[in-house]
Amino acid sequence: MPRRRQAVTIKHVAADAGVSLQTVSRVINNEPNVRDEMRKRVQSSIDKLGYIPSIAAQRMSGSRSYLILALNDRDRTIEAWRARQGSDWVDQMLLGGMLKCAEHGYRMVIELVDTHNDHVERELKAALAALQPDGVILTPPHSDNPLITGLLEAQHVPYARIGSLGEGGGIPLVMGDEEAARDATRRLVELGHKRIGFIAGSNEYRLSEWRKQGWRVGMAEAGLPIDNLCVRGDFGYDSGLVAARDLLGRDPHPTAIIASSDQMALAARDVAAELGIAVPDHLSLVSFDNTPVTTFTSPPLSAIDQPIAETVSRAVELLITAHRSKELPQSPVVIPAGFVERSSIGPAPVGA
Amino acid sequence: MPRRRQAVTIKHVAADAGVSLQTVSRVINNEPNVRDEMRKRVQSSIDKLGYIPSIAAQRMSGSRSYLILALNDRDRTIEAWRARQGSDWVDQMLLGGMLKCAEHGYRMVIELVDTHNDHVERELKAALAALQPDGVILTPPHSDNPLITGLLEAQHVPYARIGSLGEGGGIPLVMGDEEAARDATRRLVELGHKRIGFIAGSNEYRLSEWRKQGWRVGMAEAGLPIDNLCVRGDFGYDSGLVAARDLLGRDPHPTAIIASSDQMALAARDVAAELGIAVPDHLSLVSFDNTPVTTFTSPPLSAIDQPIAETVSRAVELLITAHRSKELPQSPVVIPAGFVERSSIGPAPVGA
DNA sequence: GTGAAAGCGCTAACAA
DNA sequence: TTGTTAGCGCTTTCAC
Repeated sequence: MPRRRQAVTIKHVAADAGVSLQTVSRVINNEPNVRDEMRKRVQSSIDKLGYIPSIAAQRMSGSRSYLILALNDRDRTIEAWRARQGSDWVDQMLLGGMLKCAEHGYRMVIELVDTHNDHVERELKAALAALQPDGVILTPPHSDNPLITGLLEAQHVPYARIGSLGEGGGIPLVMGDEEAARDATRRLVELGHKRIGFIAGSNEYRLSEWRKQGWRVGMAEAGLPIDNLCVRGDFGYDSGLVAARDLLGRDPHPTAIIASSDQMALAARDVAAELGIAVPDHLSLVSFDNTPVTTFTSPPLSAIDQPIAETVSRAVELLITAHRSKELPQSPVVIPAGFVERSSIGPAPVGA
Repeated sequence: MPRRRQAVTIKHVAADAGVSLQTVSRVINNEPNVRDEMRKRVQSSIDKLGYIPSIAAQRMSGSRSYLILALNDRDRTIEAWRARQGSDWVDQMLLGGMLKCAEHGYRMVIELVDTHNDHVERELKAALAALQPDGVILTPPHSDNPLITGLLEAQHVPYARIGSLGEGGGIPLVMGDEEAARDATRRLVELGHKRIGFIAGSNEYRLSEWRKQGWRVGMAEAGLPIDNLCVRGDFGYDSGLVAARDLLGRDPHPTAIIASSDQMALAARDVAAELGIAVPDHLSLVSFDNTPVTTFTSPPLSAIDQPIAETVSRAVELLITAHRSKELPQSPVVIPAGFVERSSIGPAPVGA
């Protein structure tokens, strides 16, 4: 392997433009104190030579690394990739994050980190030391892991917390889970439903509670009883089966169910089929996440759309601008969720 | 922003172990000429202090960057992310690539590059200059873009070419497209099918031809005529509609169709439904790619499984070891595709 | 087998 | 407004 060196360095540009390294550096970084004429001269040398600064060198000399680190839960992510059930969480993160990074000359690097493990700290420290990212994006359940936020805080690395209220630092961003659940409930009420069941997600995620709360509020607004219409799952298909068997095994069973994930909604659909309950004629079904699978099932699922791409995009933006202005949002940035109505919901069955 | 410095550097380790920087460097990089005892002493200092080398510094001083760059087609990738049709190509790349990278202390960075555009070269040069990756993974259709391979060749950056035969350099890896298409054809023949239609993919991808060739061979082996049973699409759903209308509009229509992508197979299913042709009773359907959607449609699609994760994993491995041994595979590395049989295929209708 | 010195490409701090 | 100097953390080269 021949020692690979930078083809065009700041020196070449400086020589070509007949200025000092510093002036070139100022131009690259859009810093003040450069005459316009000078700036143009340098820029034209840059363009002519096709000069691109080495981010390694930039990082070395103590400035930015132009790297944003996105932290995801290792087990869950790998499991999702292996299972191939069409969850496109990572894709949507990339869509929002990479493109926004690219706009600013940054890159996004994904890192998988264990949640439960003792070596979260070691792993994260290693990633920070190796990469020295300018910002870190935390996704649930990392967003509320004090080991992680504490470390980031201690190392003074700016970080965004998706799905967190942000107590104790960082930029909190939430996706309007409660409002979305409430609106979905309202919509079902509008369709005449009175017994609306809810399948909650894992307690490990705070958004599970928010979603449930939205349903609760929606029901209360309509003056409908909640009774024991809420059953807890863990977002996975199997837990959805158990929850749906519980809800649909009752007499009378709920005429509508909101599931906190698409997989649990699918499970509910399958249980309904098992029991001869037609969707949407006898049971309306709404799910959370709106992963691709919702459009391919029969019937297609009405789903609350998590605006992942937009949220990550905002997070990246805030992280990058955090370098200049220090004005960071203290109260959570709310990216509202959408609702995609498909044929899995309909009017409540008459007489129910 | 306080100037963020490395917490623990090679100096700290050297001081702690009472050796020179050089010796520590040798230990980190597993180089020879260090006594075992010395190595242990240094290693224990490293562990004690939790030292992790900065990849920026490593790159600066002319060694590796510990970065592998994965190049994907910009338009197609963004389009796929936006459409949310469950293609998990990127996820599978990450699954194979990231994990293998992690094993070796590398990271994978995804970069989107235009294919058709004039500035492929500028974009790629910029990415190489900024990141200085130790290796590049090319995916179709970049794998056979001479502008790209030429540039990589000129810059002496090791690169892998997925879905390419590798004329002109780089490490070629293919996913057994021809064999897979042939085997699928054989399976359909086995089920009694005689008129097996084929929907080809875009000519821009070489694997389109390989897939078609496999079908051709399979048909020839069985002594079946090909006639005009092959129609070309572009992998997308809409092109599948056109192709399927053509094939299924004939009298007699094919009793089986192999589509070169899941989306085109879905289109064929929809056209069949439109025409009242039952799947699999009157039409057997096989697709390529085996993206998640295949399991959620009704009926679930039999599909040839592209071993993307495994292929990218192999590519990363070859790229990383390319640094030590210079023995790179010249003839294409073949990762065989799988075949997942689901209920979209069945015996040929009697009398057909 | 080990260490000392030079330098990678860039920016911070300071000087002019 | 511009230039000079001194590193950043590491590996290379070469001396011992």
